[in-house]
Amino acid sequence: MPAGTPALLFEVEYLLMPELPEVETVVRGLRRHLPGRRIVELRLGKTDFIDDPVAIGERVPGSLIRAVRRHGKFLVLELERGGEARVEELLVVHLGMTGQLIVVAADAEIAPHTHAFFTLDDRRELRFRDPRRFGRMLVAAPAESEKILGPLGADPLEVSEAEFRRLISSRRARIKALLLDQHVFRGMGNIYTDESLWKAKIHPARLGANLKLEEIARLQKAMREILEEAIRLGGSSISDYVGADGQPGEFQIRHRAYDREGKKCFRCGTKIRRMIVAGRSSYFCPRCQVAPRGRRPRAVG
DNA sequence: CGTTGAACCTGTTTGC
DNA sequence: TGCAAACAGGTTCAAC
Repeated sequence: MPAGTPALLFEVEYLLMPELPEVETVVRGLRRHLPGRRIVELRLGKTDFIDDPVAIGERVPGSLIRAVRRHGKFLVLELERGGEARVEELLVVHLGMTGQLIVVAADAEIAPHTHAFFTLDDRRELRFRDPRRFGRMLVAAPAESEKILGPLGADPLEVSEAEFRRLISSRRARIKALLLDQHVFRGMGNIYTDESLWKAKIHPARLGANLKLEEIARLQKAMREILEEAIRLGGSSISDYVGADGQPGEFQIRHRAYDREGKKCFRCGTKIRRMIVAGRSSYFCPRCQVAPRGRRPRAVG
């Protein structure tokens, strides 16, 4: 914000790396500002992250925002337009790796890589910013949105013990790959997967079907506790960003494994190692999280 | 089924 | 200092 600009009463910004707790944090923030507002205008910059830019341009302006919710890592804005012939639409947004949704005064300075501007009826704007443009945006009728939201797996915060066990013990893929697979559980990402596996003392390369019942139970509990704690702390943010309303997330100060290569395990003091599992950097304690037989951890870096 | 690597795109950090 | 390589919280696809 340029010097001299008066503080904006309702400004809210989020710069969070989007896994489930971060998306939940964004959703909760947007919920304080968007429901009841009407989108009066939509302007687009680059559109290669939008499924059908023309459809968005035609169907979103004039809509009333009824609700904001989360489905895995997707944000869903429930829209309604038309008077007599009421039409329900969903604006579905995925933040990808670097996406942000911010609500600012309509005349606020425009940050680089801001690609969508939803002008609201209260002189503010919902803006979508995404430097890497790995995000995704589309408008769809509720039934139509099932194509995208339907195949998603179980919510890790709500799944039953029996279902959780079945989803894991029926698979011979590595547990890390299973947790990252959005068709198995929706919302887990690289950070919280590593944190959960560390907490449950399970090596990321173990196969789902080889986990003992006790380990599976430990994992479910660890995932729930990690995710809930992260939500409580507003997610993990890795930047010095400070918002005008809403604090930056603080969970990263509690990371126990993620990005701690070479640092001491908080439980046993052994140095945290990094290896590639399921194509992703994976941090674990080689002592607490015993590698499966026949697979020596391959050091990286 | 499951794994790997590449691709999408830009910015930041690391290493020589 | 400077430049290039490595790396990044995600997802999808082809090839094996």
